[in-house]
Amino acid sequence: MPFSPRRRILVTSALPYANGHIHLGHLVEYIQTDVFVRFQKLRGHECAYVCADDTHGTAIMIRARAEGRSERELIAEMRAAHLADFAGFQVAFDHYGSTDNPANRRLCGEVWQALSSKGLVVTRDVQQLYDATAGTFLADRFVKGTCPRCRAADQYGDTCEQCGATYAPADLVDPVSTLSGARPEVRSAEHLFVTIEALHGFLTEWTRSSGALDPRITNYLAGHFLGEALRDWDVSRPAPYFGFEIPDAPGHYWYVWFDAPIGYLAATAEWCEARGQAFESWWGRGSAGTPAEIHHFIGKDIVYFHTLFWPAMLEAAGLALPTKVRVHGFLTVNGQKMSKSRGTFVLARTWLDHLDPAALRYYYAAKISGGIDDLDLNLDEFMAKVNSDLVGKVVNLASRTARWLESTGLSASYPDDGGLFAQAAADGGEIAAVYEEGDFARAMRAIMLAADRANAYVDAEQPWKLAKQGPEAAGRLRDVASVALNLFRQIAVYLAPVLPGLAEQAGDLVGGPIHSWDESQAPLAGLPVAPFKPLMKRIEREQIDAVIAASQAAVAEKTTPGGSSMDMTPTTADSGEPLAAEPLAATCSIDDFTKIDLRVARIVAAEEVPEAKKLLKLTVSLGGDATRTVFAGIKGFHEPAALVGRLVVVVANLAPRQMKFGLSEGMVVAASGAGATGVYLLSPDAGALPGMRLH
RNA sequence: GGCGGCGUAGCUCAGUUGGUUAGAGCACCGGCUUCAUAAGCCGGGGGUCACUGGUUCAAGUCCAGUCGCCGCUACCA
Repeated sequence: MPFSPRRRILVTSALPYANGHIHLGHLVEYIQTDVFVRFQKLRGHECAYVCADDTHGTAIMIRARAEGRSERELIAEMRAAHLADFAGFQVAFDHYGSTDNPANRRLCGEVWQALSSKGLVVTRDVQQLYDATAGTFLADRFVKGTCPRCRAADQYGDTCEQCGATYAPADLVDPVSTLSGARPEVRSAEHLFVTIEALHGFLTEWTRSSGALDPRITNYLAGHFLGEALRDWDVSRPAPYFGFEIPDAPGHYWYVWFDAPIGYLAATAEWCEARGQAFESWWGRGSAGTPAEIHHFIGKDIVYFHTLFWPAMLEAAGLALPTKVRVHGFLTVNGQKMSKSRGTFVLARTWLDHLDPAALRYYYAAKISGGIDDLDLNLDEFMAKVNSDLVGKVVNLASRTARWLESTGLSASYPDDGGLFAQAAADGGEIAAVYEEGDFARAMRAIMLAADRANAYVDAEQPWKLAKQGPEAAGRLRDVASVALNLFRQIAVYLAPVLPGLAEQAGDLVGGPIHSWDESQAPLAGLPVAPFKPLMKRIEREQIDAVIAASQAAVAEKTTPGGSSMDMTPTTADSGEPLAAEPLAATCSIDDFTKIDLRVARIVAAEEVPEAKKLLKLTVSLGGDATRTVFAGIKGFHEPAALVGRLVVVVANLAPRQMKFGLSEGMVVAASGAGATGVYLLSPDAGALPGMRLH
């Protein structure tokens, strides 16, 4: 047995934001991180998996305000939900903290101090619009107004989409806050910046030769950021802001992306404190003892935070740098982006209500190869693969042989198996190597190969015939079943990082709890065998359908105001999410309202605009000969053919607008937003006629 | 349109630094088996590796272009 030194490995997943529930997309990351951690522990290394809720920022503040409660109440509730979801999927953190904890405040201060003392913090005035009604500064995207150059209406605060002009939000003519509808005023606000350019040389070197990054990531960074001077990073926000106030800059708060990664440090610190360990032994540099490895698992959307800002902060603070930043892609379901309207936006909780979390863990493991490509959850394949691999091959191995050993136990010495156990034991090195690389897909393939060989062995030995031959074949029967059960347990060891539940059940069946990878290297003999209990159930089509249906229902519940009149059950309270996502506009007078002429119209023609991704070209009739051409952003949600003949509501006196594909002479009213991807057209009650005005 | 990614059997994917008749699982077809959660075993059909051109003794693998798809973004008035 080769000597393998005991490594010290700190592992993180990205901090989930306390503004929403965990869904199947999040789980791609947490499950793969958990598999990696369980693998390292099984190998006998000291490994800690730390994570935390990311709790600060404007979005949390606005949402809490809309729900009429404190931010801390909101994040406490979300934390409990997150923890329950993770536990359900057997994602086992060694410590789960919060960026709102004292440890994080302290460490933010320390990192800040280091940046300041190195002269990396500068103060600059930023001209920003302020919404006095909402009592907050407005980010560019929260301001709209008229372009100062071409007078186009309703442009965002940074650039004009009509003429391409760029300007400051304060330059807009008639600016409006999208939060309250109030007219914002220009205020000069002081912001604090980190002059990250001072670390440009370090970052170029680190991204290239530290070994922490995939070459593709290195190239991406070199091409997009490191090829020119790095811009100062704006790390403060003026009050009001839900976060930590900066100690030496009253009225200024650390921007959420400053304190979030420090949450990794804080969670480690809390974990260390609870175990009497030294924080410095993990994040310090050059301390005594085995140096720690630091592995960050992240999605491809937050690469530059983890590969530029974060190492820069660590470098400035004199802390250890990441050993590996492991980047993964996004989840698609049935080949497409998760969709609420298609029912493929599945919350962790919804899955747990209908399906075995272990099945998803296995499926993800079988598809994760350590690359940054997106991962597709094909539900048909999911069902076939889990049933075939886990139920048909692995579990079946125990299911078809354990019963013959209930009374006798395993053979007293391990019988001749033609070298099967030894072969699978030898494969253990390769399987471990690919686990280490994060190529779980390859590991699963190798393990299934062992399961195939084991089943072929059972088939060749035909123990069911031996069972019928009476006492003289009993010894042979016992041997064959002992081999099969040992091969099963060996596979359970290899799968233990992915399927901790199965490993536990395998231990219950024979041999006791599995603690070490080394248990795959030597067969068991002479031990009792417990009565066989079903280890895993087949996945039925109905369960999948139920998950989709429940996911669609969850969306309907959130986006249908007041529920429908056909709903006999007392409605559970509607979620405040849609409203929070788009707060009410400013009060308008009845005169203002009557300026808008809303009419019932009939769609008389609807056609695709092949080059447009979101637009359909509609011809609507207001009755008689009055028709209008309207481009509506509903492509993908409505089939053109199905729209023809249908009554809708249009804004009939809207100024015509020249769009890329033609002139649009009105607007079809539809509901959308709140993070939902659907677009819901409004229909009048039966009897309404085209041309009728809405009063 | 801009940026990024991808195009290998019906489906999901492997194919290591370019090197013998391109692989797996599922699905499908045929046979065997009946211990097992309609599970298992053996065999089979099926691919001009998107297309075109180039580099090379040799390309799925490198380069260029074309087409198609996906994601972010813009066109949601």
